[in-house]
Amino acid sequence: MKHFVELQTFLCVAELGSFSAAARRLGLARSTVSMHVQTLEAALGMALFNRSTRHVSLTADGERYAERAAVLVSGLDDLSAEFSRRAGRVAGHLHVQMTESIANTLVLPRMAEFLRDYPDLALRISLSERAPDLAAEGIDVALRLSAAKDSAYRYRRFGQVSFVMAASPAYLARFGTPKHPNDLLRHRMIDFFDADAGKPIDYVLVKGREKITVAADGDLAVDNARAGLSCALAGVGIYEDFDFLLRPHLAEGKLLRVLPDWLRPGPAVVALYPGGRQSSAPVRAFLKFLDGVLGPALQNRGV
Amino acid sequence: MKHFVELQTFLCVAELGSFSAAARRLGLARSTVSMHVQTLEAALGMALFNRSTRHVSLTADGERYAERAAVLVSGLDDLSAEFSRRAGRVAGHLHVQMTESIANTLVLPRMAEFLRDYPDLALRISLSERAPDLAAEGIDVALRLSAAKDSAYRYRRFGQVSFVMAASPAYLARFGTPKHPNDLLRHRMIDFFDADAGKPIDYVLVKGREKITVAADGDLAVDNARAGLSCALAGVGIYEDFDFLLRPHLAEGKLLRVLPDWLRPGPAVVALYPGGRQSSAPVRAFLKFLDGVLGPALQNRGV
DNA sequence: TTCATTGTTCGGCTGAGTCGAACAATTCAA
DNA sequence: TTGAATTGTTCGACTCAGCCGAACAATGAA
Repeated sequence: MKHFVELQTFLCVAELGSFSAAARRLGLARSTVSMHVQTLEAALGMALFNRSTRHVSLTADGERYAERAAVLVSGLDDLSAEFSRRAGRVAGHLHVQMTESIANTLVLPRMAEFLRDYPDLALRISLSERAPDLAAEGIDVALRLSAAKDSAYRYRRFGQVSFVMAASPAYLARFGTPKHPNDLLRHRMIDFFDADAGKPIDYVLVKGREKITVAADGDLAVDNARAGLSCALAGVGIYEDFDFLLRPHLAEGKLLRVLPDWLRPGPAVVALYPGGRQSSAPVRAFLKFLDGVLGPALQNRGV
Repeated sequence: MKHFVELQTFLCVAELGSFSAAARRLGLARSTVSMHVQTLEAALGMALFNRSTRHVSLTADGERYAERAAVLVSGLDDLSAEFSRRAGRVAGHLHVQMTESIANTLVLPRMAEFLRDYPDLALRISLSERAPDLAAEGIDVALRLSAAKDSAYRYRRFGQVSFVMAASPAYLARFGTPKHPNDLLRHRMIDFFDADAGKPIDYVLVKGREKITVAADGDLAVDNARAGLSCALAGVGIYEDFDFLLRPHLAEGKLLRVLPDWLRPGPAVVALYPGGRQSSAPVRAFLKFLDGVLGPALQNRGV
């Protein structure tokens, strides 16, 4: 399909029944309009207009050609107009991915607000711990903790989580409340070990410029946050995890915070999204929503 | 619908899944392909591809856009291909116009050959004495006697008709056969008068360089060829008309030619057709057919 | 690691496509 | 009938939209 410009000119002439009028509407010189039509006629190998110097009328061929071409061209016009119009709207499909813990504690509880604001948006939420290949899986936004920086994606940092320690009131009543990190050595710690590393993770506690490392002895260790939490709630010992995970239980009084002045800085909450020049409106809207949700929930927002 | 070239490039990239491959197929530089896609994305205000530097995949938006645009673009391709293909073929519609006398005597008797040669052609034949406005009435070819030259149309001259004189055998047996134009004064002439002029037309007879004019007395005059012919066949008198009109009756012996050495040169048979740069294949075919039909039938072909 | 390939950016260049004037033909108004 | 205005066409000259090609960073294969 060469000669598309010529085709448009032809259709304009056909509609207006005049080369001059078409030239005016299209903002072209009459000579250009004349040339366009001639080029198209030469390409098709048939006359499209009967020109009698003063009056122009479509050939039988030209009439049929114009009729069918007009449908297709206006179809293209409509298509582009439709997509341009929709470009700014928050509608269509949005596929987001995040870890289960983030979803359950930070995002899903307030997701209703987002859905209410954008009723035309079909939302799909994938929960998975592993880092996704956004392009391959068709994911628009992935929310993760401290994602490895990947230049193929753009990312937005919402703030940093912290590790906090807590234990059940019953445990503390029985074994006492630690006043200083060193006291932890005398407590039953619910350690966490990474399935890959195999070795329990030591405790690092920070207070201002002070930084104390307490070795995890591994007497009791879990590789799953839910398991650790259950133990802590059951009064087995002192458990450290992300603040946002423990917060509900702290609020309900089922757990009490231990060493509240000390904390370990955790990873940042980061949203990854495709790195094109322009993000889609749904993506922009979702990132804005996350700002509103995660901003208050996370300490140490930044950069 | 600006950005049609860009759209084509986009569709090619979408189909091949690669900017480089599209560039090769389209014969463009990779940079051009990249630019085209970017331009289109900017125009639509949305990303069409997820580019991960090594792998390219369509956005959800891009997929829908490509799907719908591909239909329309290939529709245009097919349309143009169809018309180009048909351009050379003698098919479609052909609207010809001619006078009744030419039609009945010269053209229609052999029209079957033309229709047999071009079975895909829908032919429409208008019979009318008046000169048509080809463009206004959608007539492709008009066959006329000595048409006034009109620069808006192209015309082809097929040859010249002559006036000949004839009478029935019965008339000649009773009143004798003229040997010289001057003898006509003593005969019953079936004069012809033009409805406009009102006055019977004098007889002009030519034989080599000799030219004799015989006045029409108007004792018996008709303004209609059929009426004149009927009179002649009925033995009323001597009648002059176009050779091709009288020829069948001469051949059957119902009329005998009078003064066979003398004749009056008549008008040329001319085909008018729209003056565009290129005539349609049906028009060309019909003109060629007329050549074959009128060439032998007319004397004094020329110019 | 090296090597080939991908998509992108940028500067320079050129020819495709535009304009405008001149022209012939025609219509409209006077 | 005459003149003015308008139509579609031709042609020459110009210019800038669009292309290329080189350089670059990122990536995957060997």
